[in-house]
Amino acid sequence: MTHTQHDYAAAIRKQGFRMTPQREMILDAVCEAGGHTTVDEIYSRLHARAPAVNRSTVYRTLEFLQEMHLVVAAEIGGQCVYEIAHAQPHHHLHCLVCGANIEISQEALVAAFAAIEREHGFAVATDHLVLTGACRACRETPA
Amino acid sequence: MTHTQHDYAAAIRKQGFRMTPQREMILDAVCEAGGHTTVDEIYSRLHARAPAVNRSTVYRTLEFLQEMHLVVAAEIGGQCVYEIAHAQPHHHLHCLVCGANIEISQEALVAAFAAIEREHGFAVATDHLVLTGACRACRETPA
DNA sequence: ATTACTGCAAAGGATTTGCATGTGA
DNA sequence: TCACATGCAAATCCTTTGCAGTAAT
Repeated sequence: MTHTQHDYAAAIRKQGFRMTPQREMILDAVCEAGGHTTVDEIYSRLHARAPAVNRSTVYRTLEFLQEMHLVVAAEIGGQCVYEIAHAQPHHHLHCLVCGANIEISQEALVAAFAAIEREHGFAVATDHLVLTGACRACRETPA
Repeated sequence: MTHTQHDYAAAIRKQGFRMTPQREMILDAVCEAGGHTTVDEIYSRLHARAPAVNRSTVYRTLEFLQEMHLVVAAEIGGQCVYEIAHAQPHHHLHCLVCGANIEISQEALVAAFAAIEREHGFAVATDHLVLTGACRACRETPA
């Protein structure tokens, strides 16, 4: 199954560029990963399916897909991670114990951002934050 | 003037390691920078004062100082930045327009973190967050 | 028929490592 | 003294780039 509901091909063509098998496979790979993926993970998936595809194509395509606003990037612990762009801004909770990745809505943080704006006059524009810590399961199961 | 109030030398020796001129100069360089510094900035400062010091020493020392809990690292826009470890956790507001770096206390975010814990059972342990956006000055002075 | 896109290989930059020498305790 | 640290140079890793060939529209 592919990502056809969103018709990424149309979105790309509308902006005057081309849909290619490589771009499709890379979009698939990012979709399949569910949450955050790294360049290496994407490349591995891709390479299993189409060994000829080059690493530089992965880099170039990820950059391209970001410009198309189909993919967004973030940083977790010095690592660059990618995911399919959502309509709404959202954030992530990353469990340091088990590695789980929980997605949360912007709402949990709007109040905090509003407080910062009130106190410091600073308009927070972060729309893809990663908070680290310990998830429920890991807290209830002490090592 | 150096950073003697904190007596970093003692802290290092207490853990069974040695204070050296290089480590002292690197600590000084991080102190002088005020807030966040990069490897390059540190190296430049250092090189001006002691041209013989090697880049790899800077890398090794920064890693060492992190293990000693004298320095902490964070990521801003893909760049690794360092600063002197504070007693209390705190966060930063990084202006994308002018590059200003505003330090804020943990308090502004504790409510948000508590809400996340309530809703998701997730204990946020992030103690050095960087929020990007636009600072007061830049918002009041439209380009 | 165009011209965007890809693969390849090489370049580039940042960081790490091995080893001999130097130095703090 | 002697293990810890440093300098140096080479190795390594990740990412980018130039170019010629390929393929999407």
